[in-house]
Amino acid sequence: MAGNRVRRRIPEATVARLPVYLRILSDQLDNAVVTMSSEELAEFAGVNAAKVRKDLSYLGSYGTRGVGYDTDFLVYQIRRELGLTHDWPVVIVGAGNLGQALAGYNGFGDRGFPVGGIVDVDAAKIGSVIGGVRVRHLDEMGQVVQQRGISIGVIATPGAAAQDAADALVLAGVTSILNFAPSVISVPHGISVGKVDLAVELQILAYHEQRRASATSSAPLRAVPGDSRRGASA
Amino acid sequence: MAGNRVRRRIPEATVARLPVYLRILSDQLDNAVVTMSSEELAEFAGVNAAKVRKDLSYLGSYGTRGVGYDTDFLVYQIRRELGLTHDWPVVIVGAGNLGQALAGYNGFGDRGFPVGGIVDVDAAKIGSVIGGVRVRHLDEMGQVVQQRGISIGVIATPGAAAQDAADALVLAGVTSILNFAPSVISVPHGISVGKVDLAVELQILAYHEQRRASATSSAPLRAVPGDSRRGASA
DNA sequence: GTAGCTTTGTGAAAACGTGCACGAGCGACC
DNA sequence: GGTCGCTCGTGCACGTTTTCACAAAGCTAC
Repeated sequence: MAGNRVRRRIPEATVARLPVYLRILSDQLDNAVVTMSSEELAEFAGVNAAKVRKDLSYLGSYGTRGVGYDTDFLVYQIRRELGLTHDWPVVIVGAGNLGQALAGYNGFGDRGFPVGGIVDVDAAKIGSVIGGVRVRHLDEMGQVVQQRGISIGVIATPGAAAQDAADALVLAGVTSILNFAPSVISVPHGISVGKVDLAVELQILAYHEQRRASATSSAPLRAVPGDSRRGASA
Repeated sequence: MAGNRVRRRIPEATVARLPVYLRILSDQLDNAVVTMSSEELAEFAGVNAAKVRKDLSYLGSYGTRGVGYDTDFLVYQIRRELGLTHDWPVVIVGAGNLGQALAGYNGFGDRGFPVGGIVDVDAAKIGSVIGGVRVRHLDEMGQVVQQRGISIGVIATPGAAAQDAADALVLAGVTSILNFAPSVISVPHGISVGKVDLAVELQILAYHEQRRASATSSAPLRAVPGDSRRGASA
């Protein structure tokens, strides 16, 4: 009815898959592939074709029946929907082992998330330069965030310091946080939080291993959410 | 009816949360907390109390009504169910930036997943020692895996090499894979795969940021799945 | 042993996500 | 311009996950 002023709300599960489609489409675009069907895309992404179509339908009706999706156009549409039409500089909290690796990892800047700042509380680390960015004190974060218009923060501190880091990020004005520390952080309503926890991932795998080991007869286990199975070596 | 010979199958969503409860309980145990109610646990984990109870009920009836759960005992039960009663050595494929960070990251070994081997194909890296482990050639992986009884592999290669790494891992006898490379890998049926993709996580956050920005009036957005989702995924 | 308080464990309902199946629309070819 | 083959978009049914709500059960105090 009324206008479509209100943007379609996209299910979280779909949002989590769009980046995967995006990467596949981008790769194929580099190989001069002009159109892709939902079937092909599904094959590469390791999911069901109907799911691909349903996911893409949230963006609008951008496919052509009998043909497929225009690779270039779809890349554009997904990027637009995900808000990847411009860079999102990030600030990294914690210049330890992990923070350094993240800052030096090109996959960050390459994909539109340049490191706009790194902060720590350790005087020994402040002033050093990692991946071209100088490490500054946590207290200066507000300034860094303001200056560079940063709205995404990455927590790469030890678990015990994660909540403090989160509080500091929120105070500085950051509204999205990616937490690599092994602890659950709590933030005010309206702040988005993503979590990456190595130990959790490994423990999930351990469960599957253990299960496999105890059920000697059958070996029915399967992958973790959103992953592929399918044929052997490609 | 019949015997309960068949182990309760635990929902994947629950398996993903058990490690979180485990960490909270372990922390509280260190603080000499003897019992915890589902309400408290839920508070720390950032989830609903009923969900905590249902999750824990898959392990058995280990709570005491009117009191809560015995912290120590519950830690033991979760560890047992997840298969964390012994160490699970892992082999890391790729000794680049990320591989080095992972190998040097204590959170691995501390939590029962010691680095049992690191392999790469780059002659310049082979022989170097990272976190006390010598880097060996990819071709020697079968040997490494056999010798140390490794069943979990971690892929820390560039995206283009991820499928080869996965194939090599499977060939070597690894049955669970944690993939940090930014690409979808396909493996034979029966192999478990977990995925951690920085770019995907950031892009999900970008979506939320973008959404927040375009809907100036309301700011209803919230966190990502429990991963995650979880939330992730994560 | 009974009353009162607390918290578990779980059935049932609601919400969410997935996969099938099929109508609708497009291009190609004659 | 009609037919054929292909692929999208989506209604529907199914399975999984979350949430609610409440009886059952334990603890304390008297």
